[in-house]
Amino acid sequence: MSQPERRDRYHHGDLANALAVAALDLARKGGPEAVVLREAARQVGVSATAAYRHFASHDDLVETVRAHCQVELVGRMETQLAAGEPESDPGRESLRRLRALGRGYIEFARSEPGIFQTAFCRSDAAPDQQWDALLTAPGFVALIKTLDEMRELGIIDDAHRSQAEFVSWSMVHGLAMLFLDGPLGTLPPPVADLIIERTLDGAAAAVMGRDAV
Amino acid sequence: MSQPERRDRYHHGDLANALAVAALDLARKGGPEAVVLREAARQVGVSATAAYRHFASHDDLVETVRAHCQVELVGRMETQLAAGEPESDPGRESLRRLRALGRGYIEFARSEPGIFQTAFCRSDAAPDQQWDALLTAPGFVALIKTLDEMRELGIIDDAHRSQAEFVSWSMVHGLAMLFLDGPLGTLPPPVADLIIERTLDGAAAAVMGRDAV
DNA sequence: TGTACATCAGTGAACGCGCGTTCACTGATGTAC
DNA sequence: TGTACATCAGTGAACGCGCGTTCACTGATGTAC
Repeated sequence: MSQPERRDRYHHGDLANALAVAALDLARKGGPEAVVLREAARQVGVSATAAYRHFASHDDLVETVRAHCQVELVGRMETQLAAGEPESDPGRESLRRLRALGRGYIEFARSEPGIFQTAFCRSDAAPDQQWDALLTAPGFVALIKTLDEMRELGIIDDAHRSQAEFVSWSMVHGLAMLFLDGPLGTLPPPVADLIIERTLDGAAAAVMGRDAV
Repeated sequence: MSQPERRDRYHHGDLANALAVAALDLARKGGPEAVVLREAARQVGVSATAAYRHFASHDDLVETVRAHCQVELVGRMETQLAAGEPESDPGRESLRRLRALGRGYIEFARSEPGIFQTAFCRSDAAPDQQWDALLTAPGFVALIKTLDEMRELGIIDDAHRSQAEFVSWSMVHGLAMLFLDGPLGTLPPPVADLIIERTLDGAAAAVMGRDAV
């Protein structure tokens, strides 16, 4: 029994993936600095050298992990998007989606700080390509689409639409960072929740140039 | 001549300060991870051991550097505050100051990325005390004061005043982070400047619940 | 004013650590004939 | 269907690196009498 579990199989069969999963788990527990090639190999039960059959370098492994982290983040945004009850009014619905995306973003940062930080850590990869996957990911596409819809509905005008994806993104990103590395980390949950709601209000107001409602 | 420059002085006289300055310079050039005790000692021309006469540990040195970084950041905010022409209308003046503080914050992050990142890097210090100095620093006091003024002037109401310092701070902080570690780092300057202005607009709108003007 | 001595503020060598990476290797697998 | 052999996917030992930190030490300074 349990042949696939036995470690006597010399050829692992799926080592690249197993190492990526282990490394992702390290990121989850300790952020980008915890992604240590030797430790990932250790957890899989394989020599550190074996990793070099599947990853060119430590940087290569980190880059793989980062991609996974970005996917996880976007997944949470989509989950929040799908979780709420759609509004019948198109304007209210687009606003609901804007908030849901932001809420998912912040919620993810707070519940998975290690993954979130790894998704945005510095790297030596070509900066041009480093973010392509993220910016074309469903979560961010949904943000852009929502803003475009708001523009079409006349909720926001051309001037406010300009760069609105970065303005709104900055806002939730900053709050996430202040929770993780900044002075907001020690706030009691009710206050934190209030700040989150106020920030989502503010992001909507920033994009629209006026309060929602 | 040049007796104070000669290295034959066995007792340095101001080694604690010299090490702090060297370490701050390391942070300036390479961020928090570049703050290496041995390197700071090297730059001062002293053995690594000597540092332990003045700092309990590497962490202690980093904490000192962080405090300096926070002071530099706040200094830039105040500079921006003083740089602009005051408006005669109190409402417009408070808005001008809100924008100036934000502009100083973002400008500092972009011109001194290493210092900015060190000001907000993780540390093992007691989280309660870690941010006290920052939150009571003139720059942040100015932010709170400005928001209070806007409240008194009736530009913002009680509901919007609540947590407004964190809402507005998050916004500029997030933009700063996306410039440094995120996908905004490679943007051409004109686009970056536009995003900055739109973000300052947005922060004001978020706080006020409506566009300025 | 001189001198004895405690204390201060440095020195250089060394330790242990864990990392990324390389090396020569070997057992397992797949393919040609 | 068997066999020879190339290739694949691992192994374990070792290297060099730079770090924070400790150790026993020593030269310089300041103070009491």
